[in-house]
Amino acid sequence: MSNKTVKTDLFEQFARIGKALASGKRLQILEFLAQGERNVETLAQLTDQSIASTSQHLQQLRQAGLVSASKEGLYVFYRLAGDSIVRLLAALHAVGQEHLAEVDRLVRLYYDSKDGLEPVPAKELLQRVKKGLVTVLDVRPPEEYAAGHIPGAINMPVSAIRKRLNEIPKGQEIVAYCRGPYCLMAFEAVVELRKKGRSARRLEDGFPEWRSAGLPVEIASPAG
Amino acid sequence: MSNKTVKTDLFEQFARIGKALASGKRLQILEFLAQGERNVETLAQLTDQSIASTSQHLQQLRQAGLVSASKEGLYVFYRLAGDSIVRLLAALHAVGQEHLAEVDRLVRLYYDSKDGLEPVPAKELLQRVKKGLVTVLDVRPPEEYAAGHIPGAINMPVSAIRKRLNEIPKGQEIVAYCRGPYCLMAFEAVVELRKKGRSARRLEDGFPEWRSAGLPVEIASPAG
DNA sequence: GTATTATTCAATAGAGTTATTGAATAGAAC
DNA sequence: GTTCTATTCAATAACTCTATTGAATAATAC
Repeated sequence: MSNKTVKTDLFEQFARIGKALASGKRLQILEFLAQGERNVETLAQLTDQSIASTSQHLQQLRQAGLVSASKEGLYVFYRLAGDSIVRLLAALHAVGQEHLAEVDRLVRLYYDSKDGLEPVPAKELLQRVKKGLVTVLDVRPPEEYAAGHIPGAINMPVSAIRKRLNEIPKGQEIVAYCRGPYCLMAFEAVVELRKKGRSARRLEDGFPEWRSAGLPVEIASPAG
Repeated sequence: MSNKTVKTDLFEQFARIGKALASGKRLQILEFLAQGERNVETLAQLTDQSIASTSQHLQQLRQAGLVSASKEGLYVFYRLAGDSIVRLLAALHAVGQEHLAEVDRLVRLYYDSKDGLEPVPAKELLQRVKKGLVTVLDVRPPEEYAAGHIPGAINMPVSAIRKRLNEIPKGQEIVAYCRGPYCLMAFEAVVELRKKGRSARRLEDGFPEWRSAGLPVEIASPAG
């Protein structure tokens, strides 16, 4: 094998990873796996496609080395193959935000108050949580919350905010977060809370980035 | 447009970037552009493909927001559209190294002395350069060296090492670098220098990562 | 103006990717 | 052992991507 062939092969190997990232459905799968492990059927529901298609996408992700799988009982659970993959997704997000005008347009499509939705950086939130100055709201589904969340966060999916508003202390700012900077649930929560007259912003990133940055994580639910 | 559609569209936008990364040729182009701007013909030669193919790949990269172009005189020069793209490529490299066993195999295929080729981290090199303890060798082509290099580095492509060995001080360790962690020229330089009895290692990353990290860069050639 | 040059466009054939369908597999439950 | 279930495999048709060729464009040089 010549040196030129080695080089070509090397870039083809990296292109395998690029190919794995070249489908919206697969990126959705990766985003969900960044929360924790999932089986095929759950992923199929979450990404709104057939089980067979989901399985094939997962095979591709596995061949590219992005996810790993293990069978536990009746289910095959998939998870991200390492922390470097969270960083790759974050880099992809960063490039998208910076260079695809379309991305910004879509994010803001239904959330028009541009300056009013300025996100809170993770470090700022951490300081204010320590001082008890802020109520943190985790708007992900309960099972994702149970698998790990920001310490002291209250778990309340967007659909429950209307009924359970009284559980959120008044007079303090609320910071909502979900799965990542492009998970739309935190946007919705902020809009909903503002309708109710509360002061709310969203966390700049989501839980996977928080955990990946080595910030503190709580596993058991204290105020469930 | 429903909320679900917004989400799907959003991930499709990110997938556009993934698609741009899904070809070995395009990754090679990006790697060369990380050195500095290039015209179409040069890139075609460097990546060993026709000009028309190169042009089409560049159009795709441009649509994905990864490269920008401007016409200067008779030539159209392409360049990376921002620093976030260098970071994306670095994240891709990191994932590849961690999870694609094939990548490691290829990198080591012709450079077998595994432990002997431990790379030097950028920070360590910077400290030792300041103290004058090390000779830095830039093995890229002269035009890339001219566009910017590590301060004090001697420019010497691999093919020239044999003839110009006397320009390299004896008794000091040599650290070679080129275009990035997967640019093979630095590996070759180390092998060549060791054959000649010199103590040589390669820089962990390459010049684009060095510049991207905000480390000092020299533009004019002092010891050319 | 005409020739030259760098780049892009257009058309095409071949290769690869996607979603869908239904069958196959491999464990677990009984 | 038989049934059940989650997942994977296989075959297909629609679609997209790639490399190639040669023509079109647009700016420069003369």
